[in-house]
Amino acid sequence: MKHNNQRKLNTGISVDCVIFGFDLEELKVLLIQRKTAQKAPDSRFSLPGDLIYNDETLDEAAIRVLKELTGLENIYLEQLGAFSALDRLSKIEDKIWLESIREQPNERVITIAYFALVNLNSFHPSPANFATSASWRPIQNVTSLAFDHHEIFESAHQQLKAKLQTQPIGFNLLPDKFTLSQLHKLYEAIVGKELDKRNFRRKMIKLDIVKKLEEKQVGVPHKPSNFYEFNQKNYQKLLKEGFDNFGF
Amino acid sequence: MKHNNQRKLNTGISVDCVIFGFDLEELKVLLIQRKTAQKAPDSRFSLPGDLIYNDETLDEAAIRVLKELTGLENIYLEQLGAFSALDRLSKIEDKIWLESIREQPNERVITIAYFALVNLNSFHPSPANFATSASWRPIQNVTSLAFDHHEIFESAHQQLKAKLQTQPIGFNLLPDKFTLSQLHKLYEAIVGKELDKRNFRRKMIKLDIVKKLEEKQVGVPHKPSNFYEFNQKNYQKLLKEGFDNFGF
DNA sequence: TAGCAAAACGTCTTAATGACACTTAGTAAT
DNA sequence: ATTACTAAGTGTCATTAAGACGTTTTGCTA
Repeated sequence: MKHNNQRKLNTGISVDCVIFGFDLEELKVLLIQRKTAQKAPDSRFSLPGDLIYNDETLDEAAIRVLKELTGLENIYLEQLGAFSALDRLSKIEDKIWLESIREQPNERVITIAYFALVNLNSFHPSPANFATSASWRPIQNVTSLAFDHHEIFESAHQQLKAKLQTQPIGFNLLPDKFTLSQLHKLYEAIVGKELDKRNFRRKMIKLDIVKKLEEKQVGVPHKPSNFYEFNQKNYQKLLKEGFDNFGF
Repeated sequence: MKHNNQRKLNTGISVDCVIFGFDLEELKVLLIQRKTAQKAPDSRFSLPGDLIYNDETLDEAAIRVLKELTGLENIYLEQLGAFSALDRLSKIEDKIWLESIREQPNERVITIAYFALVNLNSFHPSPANFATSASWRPIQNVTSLAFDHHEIFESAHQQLKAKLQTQPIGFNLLPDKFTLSQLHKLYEAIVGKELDKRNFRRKMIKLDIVKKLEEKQVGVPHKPSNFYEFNQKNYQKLLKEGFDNFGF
């Protein structure tokens, strides 16, 4: 990553981002891969993150990390919380790696985790940073990660699940035009269980946060699905009112 | 506060606690008062907090602050999030005060906020630290606070409201034995609106998180209220199942 | 033109919510 | 002792939401 030399790093505080994406089939996370090969099967993957600068807020730092890595801006981003275990950087494999990238590899760093939701289809990896070192991994395949990143990832996944029950944030993972089947599949992927198709549709339509478009799928070898778009206006209204009953 | 000289402070990270209490009438917050008198009507109040040590986690730091201030342990405590605005310590009145308590008053500090729920009745202020400098303030009276503490307070209040909708955390604010009227009053105080008495009772009883005791109020000039206790076991079960429908 | 595959659609039963008013148990005052 | 006062405690009905379940439709393909 390109660091501006004028700016002063805060060597005790970092941000890490759990970036979720949905490819209309599976829920995925964006992980970066260490340059040096490691023996442990999955520990070479980690969440994208960076130390913060002293002239930026945590939100700004997270936005910067996201931009540098994916080239995306204006994506859904929310603070998850701070992680401060004393041994969070002290796994032996991690230390070796840290020594190659940090000036003070033994300094204590607490990290503030963020979770982000991106629409995988509107996503064009920025070749320089991304293609070589980062990749989308199905969430089922995420077992162990570097540092305390697995704990952070699990915490993010849980929060995503919980939040979906009360707020329609799932739309951030879909393209502007989508079918109800895709939305359905997304919800099933996140909550991790089957949801009745008809009841799901009824609920979404009653909540009035989707608008039916005069456009259908073409070229599919079955009855084409209607496209819908997200109803921003009603969503905002629901956000304010708190919509208690959004559960399944 | 007594600082052990052996330990090394992390001068860039602090914790601040929003401690809620309920005196069976009103919802209150524990605020500390600066030693030096200030002209601004309320800005002399701030949230209890402290820089962290490098050999403690954030949770441990928050527990320490709480213990030092209130003498209480084992109270409900949850991380709220990190606050990192660049100007969060730069109000002029705050700077003067900071200079009197910090070695590097101009260093950037990000703070991790916690919110805590305590039962005001089982609360015995530790005379040394508490009585002189801290006091319970009704939440309506909390207008401006030092630093960015008002923002933190509001965020905590909002989270308390939101969380109450989906988890019965309110019990942490009540004594072991309480009446349904007290519980009712507490909920009204937190969500800030009237709740129908009968519907409220029905819901609590159906959720099966309260257990009726064979004990009544005595000495009240009206029909005495029955005491209840919190049903830990069912609460844990509900926590796991996620209990979608806890709204009003 | 027959077959295929996923989309679209409705009903019924059960459970939860919200609105609403009177009776009861104890204290305090006369 | 009777009366008055105060907050506690209780039930029903109408409306709305949830959960379970199978058949028809549309467009493509062979």
